[in-house]
Amino acid sequence: MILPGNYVRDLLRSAPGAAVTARGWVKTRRDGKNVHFIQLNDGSSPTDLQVVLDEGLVAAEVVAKITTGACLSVEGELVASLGKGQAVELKARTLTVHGAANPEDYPLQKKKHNLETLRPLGHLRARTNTFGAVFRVRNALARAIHKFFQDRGFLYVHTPVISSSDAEGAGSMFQVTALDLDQTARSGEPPDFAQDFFGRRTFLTVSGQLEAEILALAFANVYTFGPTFRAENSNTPRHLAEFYMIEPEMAFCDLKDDQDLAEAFLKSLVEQVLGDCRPDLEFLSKWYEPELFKNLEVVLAGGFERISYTEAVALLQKSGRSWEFPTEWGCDLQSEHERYLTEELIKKPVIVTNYPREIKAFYMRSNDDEKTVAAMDVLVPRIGEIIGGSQREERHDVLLAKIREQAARGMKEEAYWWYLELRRFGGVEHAGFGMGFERMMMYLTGMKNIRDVIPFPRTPGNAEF
RNA sequence: UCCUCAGUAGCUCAAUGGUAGAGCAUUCGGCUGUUAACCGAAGGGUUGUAGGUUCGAAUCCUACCUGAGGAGCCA
Repeated sequence: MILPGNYVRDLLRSAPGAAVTARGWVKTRRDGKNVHFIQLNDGSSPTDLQVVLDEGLVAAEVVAKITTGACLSVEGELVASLGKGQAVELKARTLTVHGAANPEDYPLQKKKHNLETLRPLGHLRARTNTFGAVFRVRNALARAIHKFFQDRGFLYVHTPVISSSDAEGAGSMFQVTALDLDQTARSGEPPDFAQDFFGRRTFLTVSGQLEAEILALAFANVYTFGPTFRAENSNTPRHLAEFYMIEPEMAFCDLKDDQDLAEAFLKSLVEQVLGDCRPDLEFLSKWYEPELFKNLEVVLAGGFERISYTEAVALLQKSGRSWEFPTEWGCDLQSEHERYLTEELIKKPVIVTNYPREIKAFYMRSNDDEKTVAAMDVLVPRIGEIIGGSQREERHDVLLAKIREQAARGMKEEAYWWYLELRRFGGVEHAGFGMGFERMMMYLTGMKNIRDVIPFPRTPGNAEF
């Protein structure tokens, strides 16, 4: 294996004179009269290591196998480069081809491919410069998230992937079953979920929030960071059927604290990734989003704009624009509205709060006006909603009344017995939010399609890799 | 799921009813401490699939498949 200090990233920063072994995959080879140049990369760096191989050092049949995509080990000496473009290069002493990649068949060429062309090549696209940069940012973002919360004393908690709560209509769910569906179909009878593995109907989780509340009422500040599933037939550049979500949940926390945390969170993530991945971001900015750094600096620059839903609607009404969808108090904000607010009118992240209770989930805390709930959405340019959160209803009687209101829509009071009991035993005001990890990735990398910020995207009709 | 657009060589694209082409990639040859290397040549196609219109279809029509963008749902 490659040991610390021996990644291509490390070798590129090493002083000439060291005897080293580099391992990786060939980006391209150029031939001189007496010498071959090999661009080698192990995924650790946006810059390749240039390997210099003297003519005759290895047999011609071996040189012929050093083609784009081939896997090599090269042992030799780091030397100051004679050419431009790199400080050091590796002068090969021995070279081993582990796996050739027949250039007649290998689908990747050394020049630029479309992202759409690469999508069906899920097994190879990670070797490209673009996906190298994107997935290094992904790693740095995950680390930044943990660091932010760990530094604040939050407990990292794990909520179940298999869930029995058919959570408040947060989208269609994937059903999980161990029943023999062929047999069920043949029998002509409806499936008996009492006979299923868990003795009840179960689904893949659409949110760990309700369980996170349990843990927040024991550890005060907690966060989840795990996979989440939506079976919606969504075909957009912003939706996945399987994605990662971060859900902090805080006791002794109201909507104001919730907003403060969300803002500090986004700023910290941008700051950390800018610090950790600048060369990767420069690559992505150059090829995909010239405004990338400008967009990121807007997050750091000043406070986020904070407006109420009521103010937002008023702003939309006096914008002088004709909207495809109505902008009346009580209607949900549409994509076009959110985009106008954050991209055109305010031109920076916006937190919209206190939405009408009818358009928000049952667990959000009712405000004193009885018309709105203590909800917040954080909108950022280009992405739209990146965070959604709320202060939770901690008053047992109010929550129970809301659940009963929704009984007509199929909400079962019994299923929420434990959620209600949390309000009877040591309840306290608490709040939290959810951030889509891949949405944040899109913002940080400038990628326009969410399928290009996750190694193996799950979308309707796509689960190949 | 709805609306719009697209599908031609491995890749990026041209050809608008009349002989399917270019650049890159690939192969071969040449040149060169090269770095999106360069120069020359060659191979490479059932134009997404199935029908239809026409003397003749990549091109027009219908259905389907696949992809992209927009909408809804949301993170």
